[in-house]
Amino acid sequence: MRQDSRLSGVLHVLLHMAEVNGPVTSEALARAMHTNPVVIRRIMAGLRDQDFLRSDKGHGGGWRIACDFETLTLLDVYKALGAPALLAMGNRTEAPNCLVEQAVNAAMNDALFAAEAVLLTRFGQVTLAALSADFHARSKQRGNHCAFEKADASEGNKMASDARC
Amino acid sequence: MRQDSRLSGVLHVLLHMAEVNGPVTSEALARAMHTNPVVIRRIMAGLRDQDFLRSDKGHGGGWRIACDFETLTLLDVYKALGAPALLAMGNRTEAPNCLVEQAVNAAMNDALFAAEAVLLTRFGQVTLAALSADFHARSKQRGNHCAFEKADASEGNKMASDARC
DNA sequence: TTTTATCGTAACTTTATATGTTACGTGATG
DNA sequence: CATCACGTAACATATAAAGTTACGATAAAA
Repeated sequence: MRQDSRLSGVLHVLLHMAEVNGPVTSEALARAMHTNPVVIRRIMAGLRDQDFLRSDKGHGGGWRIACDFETLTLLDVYKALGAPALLAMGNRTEAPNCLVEQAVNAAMNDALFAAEAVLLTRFGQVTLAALSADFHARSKQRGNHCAFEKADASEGNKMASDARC
Repeated sequence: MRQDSRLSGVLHVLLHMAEVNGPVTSEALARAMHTNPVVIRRIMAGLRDQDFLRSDKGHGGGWRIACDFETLTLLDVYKALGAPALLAMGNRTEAPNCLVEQAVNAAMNDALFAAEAVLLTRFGQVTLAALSADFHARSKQRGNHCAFEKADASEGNKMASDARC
């Protein structure tokens, strides 16, 4: 199977949104991410359900951040996505009768759970604020970045919806 | 993607083979594993190329172990499989221009690489002998196990090919 | 030498899942 | 009431593992 890039994608969206005043539509986000509005809505739905985001219908609607970047971590975002599988490998059979397979599973699970734990721990240690700060540091160093962040949707600025990333 | 169970599968095969005198055919292994002989040959091919296993064609042919269980680790087996992807998550884009995405990737990669390293380290710490010993311990504790291990292929014993697991 | 057993491998099918797309319903704004 | 924007079902596409079929090559046995 292809690798799951939803966490990566939703983080990208969140950081962009943090740079914009006012709501951003799924369509504008989709253009920036080179994807489809429905994909955007799909990966954002869980975060809305957790009240990390807010979405409004109709004229002037779109997505807004409704969480505190200082406290929200990648782990929270990951969980809001529905905590999809982290590992690409697994056991052939979960509760096998065969003692050989039980021994194999035990050894594999030790390693797999340890790796999962590391991943989740790390996710829990990175706040969205830290990510955003890293972005700003990179931005300062390079001196420029894509148009998206400069847009101000609240003033009807069309850059937001036209921005590429 | 479904989860990749090749490592789990090939370990299962190896441990079973260790209990049998003489060669075991792909067909017998496939029956024990409830799968297809071609699948068996597929997951074993890499180990043969590394001289961890030997396969012989024709009458009396089949698979034999050609490695030292005391020194071979899960990591060696994993590598012989072609070192397939360990993680189910990844970055949307590998070398993005967007600074936001660069920041996201950096944070994700930190966590992802750390998890991979843990997994590979653990794999490197488990020998096939340790796995086999664990199986024997379980076997002793339970007092019985599936018919496969008791078979002796070298004496034309049909149990090996008929065994279920 | 012919038959049989067995692997090697290509090609195809099946299945699962993420991603992409279309269509249409709902609600909010002007 | 026209338009904008989300919500979501349904369908299409892409990718990769697993399963299957077919056939060629090789080695032992009859």
